[in-house]
Amino acid sequence: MSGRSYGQYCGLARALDVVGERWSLLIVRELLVGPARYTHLASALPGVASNLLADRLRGLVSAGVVERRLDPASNSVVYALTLWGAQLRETVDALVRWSTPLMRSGRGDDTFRGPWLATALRALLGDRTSATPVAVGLDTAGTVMMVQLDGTGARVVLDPDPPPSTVLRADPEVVLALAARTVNVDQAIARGNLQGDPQELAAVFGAADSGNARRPPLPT
Amino acid sequence: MSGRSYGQYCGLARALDVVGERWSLLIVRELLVGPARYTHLASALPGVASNLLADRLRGLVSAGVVERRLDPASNSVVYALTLWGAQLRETVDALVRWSTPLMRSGRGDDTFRGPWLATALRALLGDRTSATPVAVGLDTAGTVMMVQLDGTGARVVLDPDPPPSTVLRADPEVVLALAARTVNVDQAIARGNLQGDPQELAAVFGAADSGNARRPPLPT
DNA sequence: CCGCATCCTCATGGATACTG
DNA sequence: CAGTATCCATGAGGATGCGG
Repeated sequence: MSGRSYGQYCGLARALDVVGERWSLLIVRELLVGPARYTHLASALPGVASNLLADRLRGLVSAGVVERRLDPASNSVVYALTLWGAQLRETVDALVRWSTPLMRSGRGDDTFRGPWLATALRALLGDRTSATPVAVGLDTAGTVMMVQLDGTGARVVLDPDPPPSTVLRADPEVVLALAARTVNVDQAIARGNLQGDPQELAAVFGAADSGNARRPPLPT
Repeated sequence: MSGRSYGQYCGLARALDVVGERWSLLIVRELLVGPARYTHLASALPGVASNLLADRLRGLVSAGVVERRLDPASNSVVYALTLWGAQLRETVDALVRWSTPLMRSGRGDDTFRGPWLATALRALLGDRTSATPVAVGLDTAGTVMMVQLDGTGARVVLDPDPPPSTVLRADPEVVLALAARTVNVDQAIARGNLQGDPQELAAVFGAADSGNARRPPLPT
């Protein structure tokens, strides 16, 4: 809203008038994990300027995407998605699924945070997230990060000593590639890119042959 | 890519690095209808500056979203979506569905073009577009605009004298509202907002059982 | 005509500093 | 903690030009 409108009576254009500006959808992504404070958003979105974050939040609030709440207990400001704003999960998931070819090149110098991977896994695995929690252990920068997937969502917990039998260790790239079905699970195990109980691997990523006809094919 | 990167190893951020800049997704929307020339895009996107359109097209081409073809017959440049770019339909559709609350306020001073409505109808109706072509007549500015929906897509034709039995006449807002299931079809007929064969109305907006569940193939 | 490139103005974004 | 204020760099928008 603070930016220029496209001035088109078209759903896409009007949607982009609201969430099309820089940082807006990334703010939504953070709030899709749960309500968050201003400072948490600022640190979760490296590189965002404080005035821009304030601007975008104001715009999203006035558009009805985000709610600004006052937590009386802690006497602090908390931002949360409205019901309508939470429906942007469809859009975010679609973009995440579309982005898989861009993720195969690896991290490079980009920053990485656990919740982003949780968001990606949720978008990519979809209904294959089993009802019983499954933990995916990611060894990033020496810290084992566990992504717990269950029917309601995914969250990241740090566990210095997780039970080995319930943890699969892999680089984020490998997990994303697996989720996108670009790498065969058996091949990944054979190459040592993925370690864990084969049965659990199958539980998370599914049998090599089943259940992914819904997913679009990958481009070149 | 011409803009600044978010520098995050996150699917959403990388996707927005490619298609998150201003006008990019609107260009994709136009190309989702079919391949188009530079001048057609310029006129279909009112308000875009020529250098910006060229910039965005260059970026989309180098990112692998759009192909720049040379039509030897007409000796002209034609832009078309790649296979990967065409998969942005999921994202566009998600945003269009999300935008329905923004469309209820009506056109206002915004410009309106028929293909935008076709895109919206396709996103909103989804599998309910029947296999046999159905025409929706839109009375805009005195001209009856027919949106033909079939299994492969939707296109707009101008017909000064369409056969009344196959045409439903309604304002764009009403059609969108109907598609979003915010208005009862019977109520709309009773109020005179929608005219046409009740059986055809039911075929377009009604039962969800008769359509083809197959997702349309990708555009050329 | 078509497919852009250049020029210029001004709104927007980014980084830092600062405040109630 | 939750933002403003400020300054500068960058990108958007509009007009025009130009070669094919």
